[in-house]
Amino acid sequence: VSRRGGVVKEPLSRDRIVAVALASLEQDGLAGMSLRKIAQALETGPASLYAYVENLEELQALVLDKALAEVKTKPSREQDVRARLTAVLGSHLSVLLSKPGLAQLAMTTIAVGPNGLRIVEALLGILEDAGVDAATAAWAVDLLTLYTTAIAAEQSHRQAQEHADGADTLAPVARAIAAVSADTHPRIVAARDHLVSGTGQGRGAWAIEVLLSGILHTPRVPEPATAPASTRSKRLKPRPDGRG
Amino acid sequence: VSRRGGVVKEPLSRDRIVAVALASLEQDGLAGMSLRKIAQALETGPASLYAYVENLEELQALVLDKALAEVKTKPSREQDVRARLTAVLGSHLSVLLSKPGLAQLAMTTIAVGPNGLRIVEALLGILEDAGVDAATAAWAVDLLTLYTTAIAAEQSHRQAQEHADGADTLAPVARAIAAVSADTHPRIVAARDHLVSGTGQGRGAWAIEVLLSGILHTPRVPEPATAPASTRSKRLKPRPDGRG
DNA sequence: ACCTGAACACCGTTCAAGT
DNA sequence: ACCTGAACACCGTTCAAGT
Repeated sequence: VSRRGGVVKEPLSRDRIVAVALASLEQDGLAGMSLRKIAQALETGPASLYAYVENLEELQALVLDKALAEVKTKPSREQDVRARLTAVLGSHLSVLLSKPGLAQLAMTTIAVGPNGLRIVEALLGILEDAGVDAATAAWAVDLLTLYTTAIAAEQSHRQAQEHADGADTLAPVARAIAAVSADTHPRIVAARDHLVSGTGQGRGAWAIEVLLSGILHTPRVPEPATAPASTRSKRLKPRPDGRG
Repeated sequence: VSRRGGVVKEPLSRDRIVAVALASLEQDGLAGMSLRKIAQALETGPASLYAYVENLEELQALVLDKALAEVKTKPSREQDVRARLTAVLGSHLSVLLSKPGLAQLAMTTIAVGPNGLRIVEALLGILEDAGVDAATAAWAVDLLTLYTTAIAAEQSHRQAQEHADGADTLAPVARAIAAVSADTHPRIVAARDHLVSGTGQGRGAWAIEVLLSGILHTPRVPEPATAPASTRSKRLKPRPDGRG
């Protein structure tokens, strides 16, 4: 409200837009979050948002990073390496699972905002403490976060279906598996119950164990000859004398 | 062409629609594949497709499964377990990488068509040969395919960016990492080159090694008490005498 | 610089009407 | 049953015009 008494609209800002977008994501899921709806919630037209945000993709990246602010990356120093990794990854997983749509968003958007970087930095530090070399640690962080995201997305996909269809409808996965013939797919039929069992948290915890065991038991990453040319050229500049 | 000489349109069919949709996915990526464009390519209106396909989601599932037909699931029996797993997963990965858009589609669509089931059946069989128990094998297959898909999606995302922006523009990931300060994120700066190195095939191969090591070194999955109620109620019917 | 209405070029899906 | 034109209810983005 202005000093003259008229109702004054709070000015737009990147922060307000991102906050409203996150709320929209929480309520309507990824597909339900649109620039037009966000603009409407802010009582303006969709074109106004382009003064603060390049496009929808950038807005989505900002929303993801805001949500990742809740991930805890400072586990108590007393725990052993494994427990600390599990703590950070578990926090990541539970944040992604906490809001429907967030996991889907994380799947299609690469998290390179401040909070994404904070998580990567923390994981690299713990792996370093575990004695993993830098190259392996880098790939391992990618593997760990990718999988945490993927399992959250799969789980939230399932929840979304259940929510839409009602409680007693089986998810399409379960339905397909139930319809499989033992003649053609004996092992699927035998493992039927296991294939659809478990919660996101449960499967995530098990997967983290598997990944950690694997990383600690696997040979180092292959030599850096696989680096893309664009990266390598920055590092290995040709020597001026041509003997590079 | 009909017997009277007039040009007769080949009748629509599910197969034709799926084939055109796959071609459209290959050419324009996931975002560029639309029911309207597919209808146009088939010289009809978008409404016509609904006689053969429930909705876009079902069509996408059919397209994914058709593409997965190329995945080879019968590695030579002479190879050891590890080599056989690598062969199947490598084939899966390279098929997903072969067509831009396919990996993205696989990320948002759960593959439960005939080819998806064929792949799961094959992986379960190999893990069984490796001595992995049924419950662990089931979760492991999920982990393996999820990760193969995720790494393909990440890679194809990167390729799409490169294609759109031109060769010398760094991908947003690389740009963000290049801009990071050593004061706040020392480990990211130290691991900088490793974080962006490697090809989809290279990282995929390494990841498969990690996952296999992990699966073979990790304890069995927790007891089936974590199964969702809907599944359990089918298996454990209450006894008629009420003593169940 | 910030904000806007209106337009542009798209979407998936439904439905009444045709054959 | 299959096919269709037209409409409905949406999208993201651009642009000229305002302040």
